[in-house]
Amino acid sequence: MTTTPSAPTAPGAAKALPTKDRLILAAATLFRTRGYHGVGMADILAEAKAPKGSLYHHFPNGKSDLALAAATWASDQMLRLIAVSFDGADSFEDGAKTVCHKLAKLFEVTGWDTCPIAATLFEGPDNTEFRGHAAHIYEGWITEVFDHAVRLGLSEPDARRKAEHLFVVIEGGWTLSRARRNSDVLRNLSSLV
Amino acid sequence: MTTTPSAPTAPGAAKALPTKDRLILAAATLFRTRGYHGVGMADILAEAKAPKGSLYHHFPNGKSDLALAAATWASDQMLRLIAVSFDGADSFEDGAKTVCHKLAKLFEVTGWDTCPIAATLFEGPDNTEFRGHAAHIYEGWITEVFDHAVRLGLSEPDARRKAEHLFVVIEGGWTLSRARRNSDVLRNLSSLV
DNA sequence: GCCACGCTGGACCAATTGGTCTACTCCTGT
DNA sequence: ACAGGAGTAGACCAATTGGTCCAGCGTGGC
Repeated sequence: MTTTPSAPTAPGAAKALPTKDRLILAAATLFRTRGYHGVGMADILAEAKAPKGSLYHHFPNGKSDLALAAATWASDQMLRLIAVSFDGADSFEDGAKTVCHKLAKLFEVTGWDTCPIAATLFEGPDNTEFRGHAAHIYEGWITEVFDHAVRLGLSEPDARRKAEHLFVVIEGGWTLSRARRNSDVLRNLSSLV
Repeated sequence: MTTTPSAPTAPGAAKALPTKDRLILAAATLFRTRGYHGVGMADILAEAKAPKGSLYHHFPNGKSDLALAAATWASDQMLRLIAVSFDGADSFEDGAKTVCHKLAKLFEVTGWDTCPIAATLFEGPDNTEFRGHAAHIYEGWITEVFDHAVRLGLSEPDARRKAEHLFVVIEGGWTLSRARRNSDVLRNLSSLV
């Protein structure tokens, strides 16, 4: 429910960014690693180096607004990753493999703990808005893959099936990689799509 | 950790159970649906109809002890589900399919929201103990499947690969089923193992 | 009978939670 | 020059958090 900061540097939230973006970035980072309820407003404020007044100015509904925005931001990042991976691919398998490799690398670099959406929205207050937003985001990812699959020559039913399958193994791979603290599972996912 | 209550009736926590078991059951149920930080001691106490004194008597380390016990209990339930499914199977695919179907049904009946382990341990305080316990439990599931796979005639490398794959799609299927609030994904998982 | 001990009951506590509110600063348009 | 709104700053608040503590309860052995 906010504009998307255009993929800024990285965690750490350099001061250059406008306050609102720093808040989103900090929230996305913290929610991703500790879950919605695991993060306090104080943590976010500290990480973003912003005062409380600013937060409630930009996000009148407070924590929940921020979570929605953070999830959207994380989703956009994922969509971009998918697009980039499939744009340079000459087969579905090729694209899927690139996605997995990129995710594995990201997992190592940032210490991505789980799917940011699951951590941010599923664990939050289980109102319809959160759940709906999560579902919407997930379908967005699947659709993005689906479109590329069709473009690469797959039949629609095939594309749908494979896109969904890719999503499922990525989500599962995230979990196992996290438990093992090892990106191998994520990286080798491509072999079973 | 603690002893395992022998798979009691169901959520709802009937008063028949001894206090300690009621606490574990309540904790397992609540953590599973709302995540570690999403549940307060007060919620657990209310659900288990137990006073605070009892909780800290049985679980001196409080919430974290309880979470570990709840995770163990949930894991045992899962192990039993795997065992039952594969015991009556005459091929790996058959057993895997049964596991998926049983999980789908469980998902509908209890409103299982995610993997109970992920909800309970990953979202908790990210100390080594929690993470280690989660990893241990997951490997236990995979090993259980692996053993059945070997018994059913698969080569060890094959068995290992397939067991891990089953785990991955189940975890991913849980996530997507939850987002869609629809058990279809979980149920049809078997087709892609 | 009665003691000891596992367990229950709940009052109590400091710390933290998410959120409100108001005073202020700074920039922009006129 | 100055009005006005966007954004910043942080004091403040009620409610909740996880946790402590101890007085009782009931039931087992002796």
